[in-house]
Amino acid sequence: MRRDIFQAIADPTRRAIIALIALQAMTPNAIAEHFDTSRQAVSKHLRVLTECELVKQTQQGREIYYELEISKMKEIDKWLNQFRKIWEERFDNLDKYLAKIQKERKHGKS
Amino acid sequence: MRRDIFQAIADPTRRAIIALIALQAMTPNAIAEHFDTSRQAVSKHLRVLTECELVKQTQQGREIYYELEISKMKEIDKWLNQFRKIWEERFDNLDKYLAKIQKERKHGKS
DNA sequence: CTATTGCGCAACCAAATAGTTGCATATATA
DNA sequence: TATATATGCAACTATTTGGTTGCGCAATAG
Repeated sequence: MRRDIFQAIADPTRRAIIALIALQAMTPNAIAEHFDTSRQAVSKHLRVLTECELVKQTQQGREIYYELEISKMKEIDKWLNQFRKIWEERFDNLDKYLAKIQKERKHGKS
Repeated sequence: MRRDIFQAIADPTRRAIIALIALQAMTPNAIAEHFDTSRQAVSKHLRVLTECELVKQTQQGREIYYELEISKMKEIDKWLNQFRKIWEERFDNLDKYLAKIQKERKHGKS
């Protein structure tokens, strides 16, 4: 079974759950109430999220609170970094290009 | 058929393709040579990437070059932003906490 | 102690997905 | 013009996935 963070955030319901519990830990029932899915469906999503360590549980009596392991989200950020370099470069090139045009215009080359 | 950028980057082969063509546009055959999959499999991945506008094609004779639409990657970055706020806050709280301990130590409360 | 509640888990099912095979089409080459 | 090459596309298959149903277990309430 493939189980990584990218596969975890592929599902829109799972992204919604992540956004929801980012603010505060919640029980499966409480989470399920925010969507039109069953508690079991949410439970399965939570299992996926737990398996890739995006979420951690805290038992409190018979309730289980699920909390976002927010530092894990940085892995996505880390992966994005390689592209961030490239898109910043593009902006630099655009800047240089604009500067060049500007310069040429000043010299009456337009 | 669900087709968004999060689903597109869920597949590891697709992520590898993205990283590969981020540097320079490539043809399906050239891409396939970098992996141990068939050209057709790569072609299907490219279709998925094209459908969610992560990739654009340029025909050149009988070759088709696939190029990463890098600005599209910012959508992931944008989604991450909501969590970035939270994790920065956590760091702030940690800083405050450390400052507090430091202060207490100065006052001989340790 | 019994009933209820919150939950996980396994079995099952329909839909989606990644990959393969076998074409068709367009461009290039001999 | 005949052949080779680069590619897309449709059909088929095995696997995965998201969801449902039903069960069992532990904690709480009556």
